[in-house]
Amino acid sequence: MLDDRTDATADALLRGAGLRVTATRIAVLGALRSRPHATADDVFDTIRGTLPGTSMQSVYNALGDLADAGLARRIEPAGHPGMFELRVGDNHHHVVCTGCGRVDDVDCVVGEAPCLHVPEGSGFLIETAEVTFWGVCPDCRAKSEAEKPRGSR
Amino acid sequence: MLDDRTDATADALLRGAGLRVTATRIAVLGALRSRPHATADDVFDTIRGTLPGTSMQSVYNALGDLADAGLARRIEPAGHPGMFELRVGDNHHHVVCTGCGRVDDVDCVVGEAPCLHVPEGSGFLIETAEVTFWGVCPDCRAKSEAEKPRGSR
DNA sequence: GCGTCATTTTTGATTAACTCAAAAATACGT
DNA sequence: ACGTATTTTTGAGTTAATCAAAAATGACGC
Repeated sequence: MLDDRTDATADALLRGAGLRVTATRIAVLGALRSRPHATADDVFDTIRGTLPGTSMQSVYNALGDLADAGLARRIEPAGHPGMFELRVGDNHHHVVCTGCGRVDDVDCVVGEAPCLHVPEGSGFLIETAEVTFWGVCPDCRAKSEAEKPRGSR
Repeated sequence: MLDDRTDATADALLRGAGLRVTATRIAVLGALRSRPHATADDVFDTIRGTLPGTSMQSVYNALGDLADAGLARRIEPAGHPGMFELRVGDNHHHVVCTGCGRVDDVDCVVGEAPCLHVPEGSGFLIETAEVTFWGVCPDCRAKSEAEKPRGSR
């Protein structure tokens, strides 16, 4: 309602991927646009305001369809529920905060993975390499400093 | 029973880590030794023969305790239940078969991660970097070739 | 615009992989 | 051998997700 253009874009995206254009899918795309690493729950919370009758199951369906169609990617950091992002097709990785679970993107040279020498001799036919960094985000660092400000000047 | 030495080793390991020596923990260590990437379920299946009265919960407890004590490490490839390994303290990574879920180790130079330039400017305080390769294991390659031997000469 | 039909959404049940909690059993220092 | 804290057992509860059938909806031809 803010803007027709976003819906128009979503429409074209879906059509282009051979998916039917439905209110749920447009809303889910919108939710992912506003929060680039969202769980199914996050998405549901975001869209239920504008789409009161929707269900968790529909969100799972839509997210699964988007992922299957290549419009979204599912990531699953250990110990966290799956998250979805719209940034696909480039070779990027993630940092996950061990405190709050926040996920940020980490850029990587597109089409190149200089760091990852594929293991040879294992007999595996390697398809992808996935890198996850684990650390503490700025907010959680600030919080932990505030809690125990001894030792740190 | 095959050998006292393994039990003796387990005993020393546990004691050294400040853990009490119990039948469950010794059995779980043994199971992990025989299958280097085992789920809680795998471990349970392995030890129930020698420890008939044991429970899934005990296995979870023992695995959690071992992991907390640094004797085991928990890994969790996306879409798979958690797995445990005894190889700890070195910087190694994993290949996961997209067909059967089999996990193999991928060596990495100890103490060095030449490939992983930690993202800077993000404000995250990076603690670890985790690399997961996804591919098809030799067995699954053979199987898929046998199933559709057209196109492949 | 209207009907048709496959696709999608809804509704509701079910599962896998854990986690939580209280009672019974066990390990270990003394 | 005893006492106590830890561990195991037993059993219930949770989370994140999947499965399935019925109702609703989108896209196409006319």
